[in-house]
Amino acid sequence: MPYDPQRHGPLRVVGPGFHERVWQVVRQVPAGFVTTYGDVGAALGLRAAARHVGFALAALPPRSDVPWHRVVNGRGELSTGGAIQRRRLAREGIRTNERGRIVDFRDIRLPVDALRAPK
DNA sequence: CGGCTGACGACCT
DNA sequence: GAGGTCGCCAGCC
Repeated sequence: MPYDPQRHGPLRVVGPGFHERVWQVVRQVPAGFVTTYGDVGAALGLRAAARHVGFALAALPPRSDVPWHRVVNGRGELSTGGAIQRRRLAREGIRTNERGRIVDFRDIRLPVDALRAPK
């Protein structure tokens, strides 16, 4: 199906291969830990493009092996992922409170140094 | 060209 | 900690 902004929303790309590089970084996040859009962007040398990281994950095909649910915003809150993201995190022992905030976020946040840019 | 938008973030009250 | 503001950047109209 051809790209249709009406159905798929605006297309977000920060250079060729941006989506793939984002996915490659997110694949490095182990179960039981979470990272942030900003940290993923930083790992790619694009700290100012944190928002685009979100769009790259939104563009993931269904049933991909990329653990997109382990990416949250800098305050430890789930975004649009909602119920699905919450369930997948719970399956890994990560709890969220009634306001969509990850419990003990500071403790399970993966150090940004642990993420390396894909070659 | 100009305004608007957004799976974000740094600051300031 | 909870809001509000502003900066960010590419894509769309």
